[in-house]
Amino acid sequence: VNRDILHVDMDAFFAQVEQRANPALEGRPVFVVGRPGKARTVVAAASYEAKRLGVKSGMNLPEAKALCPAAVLVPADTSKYVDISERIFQELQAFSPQVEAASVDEFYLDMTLTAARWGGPLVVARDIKKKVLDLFRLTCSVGVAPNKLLAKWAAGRNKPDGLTVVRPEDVAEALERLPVSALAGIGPELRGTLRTLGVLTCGELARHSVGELTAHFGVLGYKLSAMGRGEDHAPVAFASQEERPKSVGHTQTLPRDVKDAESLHTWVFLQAERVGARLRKKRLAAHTITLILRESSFVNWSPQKRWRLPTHDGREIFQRAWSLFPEKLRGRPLRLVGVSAGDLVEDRQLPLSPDDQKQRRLEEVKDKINNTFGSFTLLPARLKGVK
DNA sequence: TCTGGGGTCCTAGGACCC
DNA sequence: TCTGGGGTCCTAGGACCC
Repeated sequence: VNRDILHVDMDAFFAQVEQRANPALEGRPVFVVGRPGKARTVVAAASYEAKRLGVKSGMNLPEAKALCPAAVLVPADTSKYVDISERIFQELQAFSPQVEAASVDEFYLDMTLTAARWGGPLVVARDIKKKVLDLFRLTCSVGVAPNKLLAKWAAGRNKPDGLTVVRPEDVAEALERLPVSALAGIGPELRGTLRTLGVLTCGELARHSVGELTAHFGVLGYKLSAMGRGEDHAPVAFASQEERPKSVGHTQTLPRDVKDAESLHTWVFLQAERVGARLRKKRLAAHTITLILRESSFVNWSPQKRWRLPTHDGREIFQRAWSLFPEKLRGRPLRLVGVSAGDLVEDRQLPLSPDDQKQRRLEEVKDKINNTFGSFTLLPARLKGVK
């Protein structure tokens, strides 16, 4: 039941990539942000020079600047990070076929059957760190443990550039006084409810009555109890069974709250066009469309519907999304709009009417131009001046 | 000039079918 | 003069992650 699991966690990934790409940023505090200079923007990633001053991912810009006035703001270049992430993933496959990308900057490897060939999991961990540094000039932190839950926790213990091993015989003692929220999967809500039960640490969670946990959390109670003991049976996927994404979406916090239907229409249309373009690029189409809305009060809405015919056409996605707009919200100020496409299928066999086929060829030409010259070089007339 | 944007997973309840 | 139970699909929405 104990495996040799490695968690590879890139250190301040976006910020580090930007520092390597621009020597002027080396050694300086860097904020990678979505839209520099715009209202309502947050820090997507902070370099360690800024993190040491207390800046965290997700922090709003005024707060982050107050902590670190010297920071250099760099706009996020997501496709660059995705590209490097994919190349790291390729390199990791040399160590084990059982390697999984948990996010753009995190990977799990199951070395149970393969570590011996390389001299054991600790040697593998060192080799991986060296390889990532040599090939990409990037540091990462690695955790070695009997399962994914503990490997992820271990990787976070000595950041940046860390290497932490958790042996099975040390688990109980290591978790005894650990706050429950130190484990991935226990966020603010669960932590709060657990506190009302008198459970603050993993040790207390492990000893708590499973009956009471399931009474409060349902089936999640069993999982929480296991987490308190540091148990986790989730397998690491194989690189060969790479799955198609489950959803593709775009949301945007608007420069200022919007309540008139005309502007709203335009903003939702922009998100729908973005989603359509990405679906077509991936050769996917969606059965389910979700309209995502956030009121200025931060109340969220996400009406969704499944259609029998999948689509990847921006206009059609917009029509479907717009049809979901809740009556109750008409005229109420909204701060965020988004469109998400789910229930995805490959688009090869999309049934198309002759009109659709003409439209499809037009879209393909448009996509080609946009893919070559940048997104939204060509876009519907109604979006002019919006983006 | 408070609180981003990309996702995954899970639960619950109702409709519907057998 | 009485309405079970299992399976699946659909939708809403929350929690959590980086």
